[in-house]
Amino acid sequence: MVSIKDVAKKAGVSVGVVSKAFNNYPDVGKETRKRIMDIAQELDYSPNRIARNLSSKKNSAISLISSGFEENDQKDNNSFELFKGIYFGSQQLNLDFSIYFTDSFKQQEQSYVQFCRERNIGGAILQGIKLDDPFFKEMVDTNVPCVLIDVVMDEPQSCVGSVTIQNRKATEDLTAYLIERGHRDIAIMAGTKEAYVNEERLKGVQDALLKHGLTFEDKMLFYADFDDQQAYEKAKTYLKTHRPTAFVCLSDLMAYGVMKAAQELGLSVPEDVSVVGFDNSMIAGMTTPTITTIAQDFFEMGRQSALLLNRIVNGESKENEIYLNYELLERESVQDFTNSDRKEHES
Amino acid sequence: MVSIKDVAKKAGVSVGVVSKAFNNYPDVGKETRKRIMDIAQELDYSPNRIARNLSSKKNSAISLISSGFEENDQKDNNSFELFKGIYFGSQQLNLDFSIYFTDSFKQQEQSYVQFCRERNIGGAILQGIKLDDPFFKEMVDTNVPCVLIDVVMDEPQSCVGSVTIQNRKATEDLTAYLIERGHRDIAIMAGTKEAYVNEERLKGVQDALLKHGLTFEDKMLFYADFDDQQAYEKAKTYLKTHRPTAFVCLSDLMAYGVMKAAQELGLSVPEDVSVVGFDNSMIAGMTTPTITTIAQDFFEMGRQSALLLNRIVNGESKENEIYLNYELLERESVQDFTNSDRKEHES
DNA sequence: CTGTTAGCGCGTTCAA
DNA sequence: TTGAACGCGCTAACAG
Repeated sequence: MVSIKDVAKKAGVSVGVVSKAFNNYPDVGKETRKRIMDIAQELDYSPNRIARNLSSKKNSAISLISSGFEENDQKDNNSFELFKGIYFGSQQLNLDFSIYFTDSFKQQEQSYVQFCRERNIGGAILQGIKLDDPFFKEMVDTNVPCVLIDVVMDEPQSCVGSVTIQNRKATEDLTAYLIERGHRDIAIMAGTKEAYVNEERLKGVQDALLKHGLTFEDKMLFYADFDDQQAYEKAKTYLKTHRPTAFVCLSDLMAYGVMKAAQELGLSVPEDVSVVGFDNSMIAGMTTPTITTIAQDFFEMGRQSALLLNRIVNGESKENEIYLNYELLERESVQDFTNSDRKEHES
Repeated sequence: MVSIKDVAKKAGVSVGVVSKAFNNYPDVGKETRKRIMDIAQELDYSPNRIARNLSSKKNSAISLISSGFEENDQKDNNSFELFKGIYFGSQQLNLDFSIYFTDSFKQQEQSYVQFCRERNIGGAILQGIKLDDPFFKEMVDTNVPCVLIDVVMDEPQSCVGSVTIQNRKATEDLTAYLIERGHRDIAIMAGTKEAYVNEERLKGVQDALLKHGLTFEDKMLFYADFDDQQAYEKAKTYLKTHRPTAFVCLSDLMAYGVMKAAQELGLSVPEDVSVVGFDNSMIAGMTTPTITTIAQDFFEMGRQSALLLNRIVNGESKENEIYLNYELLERESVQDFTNSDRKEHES
């Protein structure tokens, strides 16, 4: 392995100068620098980042700590998009990026700070963690810079940032969209009770309902753990005895489950029952009918997280909460009662 | 940051002993070892892997080098499964795992060996690369251990392994499945010409056709780049003037595209045209009808890759080519002409 | 069994 | 502008 010594020797200078040349120090002779660089190229040398980190004490590495990804994401590529976004963000910043998946089924999980310490990781992006996770608390206590995906802390911490969309506003828009099209009898397929996004999205639905003078009834609220199968089962049971005009589903996967239940019962979507989803997962555009949903850009979310984390690490962050744009994507799964032939005219 | 010195000092021993204690050297007093471990725990110390790697010169890290993932995988989570498999495999071996995504659109890509050298990476798993990739050649020339996903080299190299399924056999089975059910007029939706898996799968289709006395006609072969949209367009054009009884698609995504085309033309699947796919992507079970396909376990593929790579790195690999099992998954997208009511009876 | 020493490859003083 | 020396946190010889 060719090291800094080799190029120093060949260039007839000391290693210190080579190091400086590579780190853009100003006090290196122009002529010398060029010679060093040429020789480095010739020898196919590039500085070892491992050693560099160790020596400089600057940890130019960030990490994604992802919890509970196992359960749902097999059917979803949102996490992967997020992941890629983080990767590209860190590439952009020339940071090294490592990951740490942690799961409920793993018996002896390692503390997040320990994970970071062992690898000289300067900060982490946390996905899928719960706010009461003791390891997360340790991160905050130890002042390890964090960026949370889709979670916002009650009391802001200087070392903790958040990247998310306005989930509450998004479901309010989504529900209002249904109400404006004449829907009054709206059932809700929620995800996991404890999840932050679930709470937010649920509030949004409630907001819309109340604003339009409708009531939020517990009887019409179901929890399906963001899982299509569970959504399918709950919807099927419910639809056997009730006939809401629409389902607001807090994820596309669950929307798929609901549509399947409806269709198996001989109901057609959206004529007999409308369905809306959330996320714009890949499947949302592939089902029959395609699902009207809230589109969010997970890749961008990941990228922004990396950038924000880097700012926090460097103490140059002014605003620790980033809200990304979302978009209501109109597709085929909603019936418009107010003007059923408008669609025809418009297209 | 608490380092090895701190625990050495507190334990009243030298750093050497602490190091040995942590690396399970036999020549450490039982009593001393316990004291050291206790103090380490108390101080919340764990060895820094960065420094450890640097010092030991053992690079306990592997990497996934993934090329061209950008194009199709947005719609597919196979890559993510693979990725998770590799992660779990490396976890199992207590290796550090890093990734390197590279893309056609990235102008100045970094050489793979350089990437590895900078990070003390002992070997890499390569996905989506082409055999004539100069960077890959460099890896082989430099003797960097590699494991190829879904590609098998013509001439085996001691430092190169492969993990894949018998793609050729799989499509042969798949095509035979159609033929046995009375299909004779079979169109083929292939992926990308240059891709290794594409070639293999194509050969398999041909094998089945020839074995059953059918001919392989170029007129019925289409290339859609593993993309659903392209498959949709090609199928639509073709179906306007021809009526094959079945489409063999070399990926589920393309199968989806073909089904969509057929359905938009008023044909029903499988009554008017049967469709089979490949991969058992998540969508294969969610379309209407669900897609009969070849299921392969990408997670396991990733995990096996990590294990194999580790063996190659340590020079303990006997067999460098691993063929995983696949399974023909019967679902709803195929019409059985020979015995149309058998299904009823069986279920 | 334990302590000492010399690096690993590099960044960063401080002199020169 | 350059070189020598030290240290990052750790492992691995080699003494003792």
